[in-house]
Amino acid sequence: MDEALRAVADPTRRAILRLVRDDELAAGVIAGHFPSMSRPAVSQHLRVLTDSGLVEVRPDGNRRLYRWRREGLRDATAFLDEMWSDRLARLKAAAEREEWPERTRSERTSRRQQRKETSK
Amino acid sequence: MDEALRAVADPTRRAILRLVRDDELAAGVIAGHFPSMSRPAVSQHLRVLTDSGLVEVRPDGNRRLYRWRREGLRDATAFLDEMWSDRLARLKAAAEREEWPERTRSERTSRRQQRKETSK
DNA sequence: GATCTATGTAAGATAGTGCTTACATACTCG
DNA sequence: CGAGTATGTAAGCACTATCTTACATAGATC
Repeated sequence: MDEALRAVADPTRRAILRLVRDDELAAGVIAGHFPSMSRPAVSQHLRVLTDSGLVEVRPDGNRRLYRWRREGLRDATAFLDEMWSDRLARLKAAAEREEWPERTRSERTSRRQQRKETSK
Repeated sequence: MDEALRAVADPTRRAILRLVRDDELAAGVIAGHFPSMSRPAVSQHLRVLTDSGLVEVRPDGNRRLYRWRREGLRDATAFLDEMWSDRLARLKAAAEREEWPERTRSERTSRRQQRKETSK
């Protein structure tokens, strides 16, 4: 997951991902979209994307066709979902699992340590 | 956006974000959650998170209280949403904006250049 | 005001990224 | 087979990240 997020933190790689989101494109075609950068540089970005599981490759004769691999973004998406999910939903989900959310412990702890200003 | 994604690519920083998602915590309290790491290291992570807009700080007497800043994850979330949105939705959205999706141009181009095998 | 507590910053070691150019590999086609 | 085409890899360089330890600063407290 760290790898996927790190990979996606680069604008060139995000652009590549958009390119191969719906279409299967050859490395050269992809490189053609980045005239300001050498072809090997793009090739290396493709390697990062492959290694982090964000794209998959398929040989096609002379060429190598790249395509987005959905599974690669699951964990990253899950993290963001977790961040956005509202507190109530998190508590509810935890209750349904019959466990107590990790966060709650620190809640109690911090409340004890906090001063007047921090209790909104 | 690059900064936010890069910041979130680090597991320590993700853990910090989860800690300050709902609660406002002092730097020391946060550092206390990472016994394997020196306090300055955590402080530096907090700086990265602040600089990338993912958290906001508030002085409270002696301490500094950190809290998640929602706005900081908007762009990153938007990118993932874009990736997950289905092709049809993208085409429709583009049509409503009376424009032609950027992707479509490369579709035509690549189709011309592709061979038999690539036309699934 | 002296001292304690909470926190940030500086300096430096080590490792990792992202380019570039030069080179290697391998399929294709006449 | 031999030239051409598509693509990856190696080496090297500048820059950036992430730790650590030592130090600086500032509010709190007695």
